[in-house]
Amino acid sequence: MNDKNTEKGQPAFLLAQIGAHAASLFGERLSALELTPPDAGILRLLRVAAGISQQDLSTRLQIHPSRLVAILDNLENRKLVERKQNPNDRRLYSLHLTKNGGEILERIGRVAREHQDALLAALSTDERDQLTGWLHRIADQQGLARGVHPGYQRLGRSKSQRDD
Amino acid sequence: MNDKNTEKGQPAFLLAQIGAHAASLFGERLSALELTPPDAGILRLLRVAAGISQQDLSTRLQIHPSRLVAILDNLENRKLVERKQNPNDRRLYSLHLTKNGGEILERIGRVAREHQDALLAALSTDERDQLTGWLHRIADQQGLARGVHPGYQRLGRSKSQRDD
DNA sequence: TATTGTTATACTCTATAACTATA
DNA sequence: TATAGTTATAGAGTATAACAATA
Repeated sequence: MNDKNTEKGQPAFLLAQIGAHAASLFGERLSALELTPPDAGILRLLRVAAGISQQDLSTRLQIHPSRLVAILDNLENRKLVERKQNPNDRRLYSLHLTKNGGEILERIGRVAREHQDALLAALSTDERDQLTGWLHRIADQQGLARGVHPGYQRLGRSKSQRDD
Repeated sequence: MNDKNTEKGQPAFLLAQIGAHAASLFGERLSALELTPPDAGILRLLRVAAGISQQDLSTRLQIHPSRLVAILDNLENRKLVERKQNPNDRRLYSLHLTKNGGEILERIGRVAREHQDALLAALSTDERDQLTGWLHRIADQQGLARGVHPGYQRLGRSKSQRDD
């Protein structure tokens, strides 16, 4: 057996490698807006799903409810998100984007486009389009939900995977 | 402005999403061998760079030296890796794959191929080849080193990115 | 009795820095 | 004095589980 499988090929490894690289670069760009990737995911979801509860947000983005508290406290303190009372059920909050939240979302969009252009600088426009189509097919076949980044979870390793 | 940028397009986000998904799935498959992704990266590197020191390994895979100690302790206890004394400089270890290490590396290769087939099930062979070529071009243009997964680092977020 | 949001606590993981032995 | 490897410690980040309010 030769080294073909390690020296070339390897699209799965490349996808993981480039994906982690892309997430890291986007995180750096976001930090200029003092935002984290989960912050951006929440703001983006609230634009199209205004009024949802923290519980709902938690399940949609796969972020633990207790973690959401601190994240939303921060976004609310910065007047990007508002917690309104739900008149139908006073246990639930109704989460909304503020005006500032909408504005920063546009800045996030600009940052995302710049990030994307830099990341895909090696490809032509046509190639990017075709790549995008294939990535969508992979994502759909793998059952990945639109707009839900697994990195939002940040789960630790299980005990069986420890090094000691 | 319409929703085009969030509802379609988005290859950068898809790359990050699919990449994290791929890394997660591969990690699950590796756990059946009681290995972590960094373990696999180390074993793979030691096949082509036998005899290197821990310091060298540390810089090549971007794993912190103090973290390497526990990882290598584990691999050595399991007889997958051997620390030999370097006769030229007794401060350095000379790291080598054992026979068992070579065998498990072949099992890792099989696992990686199964993983790759499952991940890219949506694409034809020709499409996979073309995708691979583009990913290589992106990786090269972005300056990513072959076989070095950024996920090996597992850096925490900087203080400026905290949620509190 | 169940559920939402919150808080306190414990746990896991990592880097920092001190330490030893060699050079 | 500098470097390789090791260890101890402290820090950051997370989930778990108990909690109060409401249904």
